[in-house]
Amino acid sequence: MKRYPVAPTTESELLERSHALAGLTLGEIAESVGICVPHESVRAKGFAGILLEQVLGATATSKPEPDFQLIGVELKSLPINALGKPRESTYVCTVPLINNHDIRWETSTVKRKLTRVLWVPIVVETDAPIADRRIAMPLLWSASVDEEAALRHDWEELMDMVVMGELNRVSAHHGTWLQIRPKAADSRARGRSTNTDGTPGVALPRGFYLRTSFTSKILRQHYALP
DNA sequence: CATTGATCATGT
DNA sequence: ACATGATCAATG
Repeated sequence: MKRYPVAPTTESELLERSHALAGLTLGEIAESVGICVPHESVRAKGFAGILLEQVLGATATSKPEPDFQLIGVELKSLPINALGKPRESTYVCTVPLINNHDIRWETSTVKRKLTRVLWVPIVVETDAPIADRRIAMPLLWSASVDEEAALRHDWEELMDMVVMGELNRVSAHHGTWLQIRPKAADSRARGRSTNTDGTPGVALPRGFYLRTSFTSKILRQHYALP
């Protein structure tokens, strides 16, 4: 294992680097770059994703842009069970709660992030040490025409409600593939929002998430899983 | 047991 | 406060 401090300049370079990780455990990868793996899983949320960013040379850390800015590719780690089924939904980006009247799907952060994604599946066994989680075969992916249309439909439906100031009526039940859920330190967190009458207000920050049914479909299509 | 709502860590 | 990286844990 080698660390790549330099951002990949082509997709194939990124794919090559990611393929070199397949079969390795998080412990092995972390050791190769001199990082300690957390022992408590509750304290390890996000650990795998950040480790992969480091090792693969991502540059857009903590920015509302694809991780690999140079080539427009978003990196997503994807926890799966032994059968290849995703265990969790996938966070995409924050939901804009203010100045959102003019936004369109074409220029949305959701679309920019999901245009090109490097999925890195990680086999997560319950009650096994985090260091033992093993990288499966990464997949460089784009939404098909149908998939993008479906995502766009969800996004427009959800954002229509948000723009109308009906955020309080939006729950994780809405959306076929894309959903809106809380994205905050805790349920008391508040950020700026816009009320129904257009006046400034505050609300619990939200994020867009991809349902496991969507990511599961991706893996089934590309890897011929049950 | 799948899903929703809550939560943890870190950088700007 | 807001953005990133996500997973936990209560609930139906």
